[in-house]
Amino acid sequence: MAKAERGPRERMVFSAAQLIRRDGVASTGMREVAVTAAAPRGSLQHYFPGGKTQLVDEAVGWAGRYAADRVARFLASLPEPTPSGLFAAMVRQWTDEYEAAGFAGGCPVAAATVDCAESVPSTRKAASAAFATWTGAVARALTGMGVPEERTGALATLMISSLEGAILLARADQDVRALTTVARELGPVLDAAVRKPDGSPAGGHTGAG
Amino acid sequence: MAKAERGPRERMVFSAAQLIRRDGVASTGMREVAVTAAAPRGSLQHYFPGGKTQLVDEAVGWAGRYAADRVARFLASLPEPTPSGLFAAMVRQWTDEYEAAGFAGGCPVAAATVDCAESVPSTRKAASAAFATWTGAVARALTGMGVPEERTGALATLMISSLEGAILLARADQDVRALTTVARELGPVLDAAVRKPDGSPAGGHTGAG
DNA sequence: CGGCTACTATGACCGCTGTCATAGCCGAGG
DNA sequence: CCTCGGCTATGACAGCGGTCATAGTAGCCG
Repeated sequence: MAKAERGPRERMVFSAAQLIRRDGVASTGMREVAVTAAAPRGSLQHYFPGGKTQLVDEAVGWAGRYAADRVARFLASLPEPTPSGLFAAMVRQWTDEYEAAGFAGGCPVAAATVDCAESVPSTRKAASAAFATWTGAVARALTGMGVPEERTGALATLMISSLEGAILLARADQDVRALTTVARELGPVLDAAVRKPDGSPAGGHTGAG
Repeated sequence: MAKAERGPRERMVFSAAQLIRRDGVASTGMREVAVTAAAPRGSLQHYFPGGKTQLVDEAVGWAGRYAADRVARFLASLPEPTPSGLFAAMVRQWTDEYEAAGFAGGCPVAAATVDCAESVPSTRKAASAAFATWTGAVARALTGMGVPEERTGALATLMISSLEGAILLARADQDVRALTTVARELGPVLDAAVRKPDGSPAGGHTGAG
């Protein structure tokens, strides 16, 4: 989890995301965020006059951008990009973390959704935007791999849904099996959507009605 | 959400599950549970001497059994059971609720996982058990539809992961699109795993290493 | 009637939360 | 020197959380 360590403000947003990932939004205290970020408590109300809501919203937005960046990075690192390869890389990020550092954290956007979707409208919107950012990045990546445009959105949604759900299962079970399972099962399905050079129909419906 | 309304104890567990579904574990107060269940506050410490943890754990367990029961019920209600039909029914339960009553609630087991996986070991185990109960019911249903035994577990995991993730997306977006998308995309994949009467290989790997 | 058990009913306690208010530091600018 | 603004630093406050302690009720048994 390399970070630039720039200003105290960024550190606080980052720390908030980390704590939310672990304990959920409600159980994450402002004081705790300040301590974790090695930032003075007084800076909280200085940088986030909107209070906890603003801090959480920014943490969620940060997480969305971070996830989208990772997708771009995966794409660049894959020698021969395929949908299954991208999905495997996304999943591997989680299995690697869980095997190296334990099952302490989940997805902060998921946590914000669970804790705030009904009670804090702005956070719900922030979560929706974060998911959209992430899904958009995945969909663009799929387009670049030859997946027909009318399929990229649906497949990106499928990938992220499966990943998010598998993260939940893995964390509950303290076992990465759910993650490896969805990667293995979905891989061939995703690759089947790639438009073949011979112009074959590219398995799956192309936009059912 | 028909319920038997039996004893006050059951009502409290049920109400706890409902509130956790909506606001998460941390934001759900014991007093609130008692009020919602129309139960006396004093009964909380009488029936749940283990405190909030015990109540939450039981609510999670209840949710797991409820989900498994639903799977069995779906199975009985489908004239010609297919994996895609089962998955569509599971998804439809959520789209129906969201369209009828709004996006107020998610899955209580997911909420418990997000809020307590790291901080409350017993709740994490309860969530794991609930997912296992649910996954087991789905896997058994798939077996009854002719899916090879060595595939049912993985497919059940895939179904539940996708469903849970899609619930998150739907709630964040306040739009059932994610749910309908995963149902549409996964349907054919699931049906392809059914062992055909002619003994064809039943698409997909049969148990990779 | 007394005694016992199951359950109900309140009130108090302590800890923690987010937020507000106030005051202090400190470099820049005049 | 003083002033000002960005930032820091604490302290206090009101509210709510779960939990404990205690007392009350209802019903059954003898």
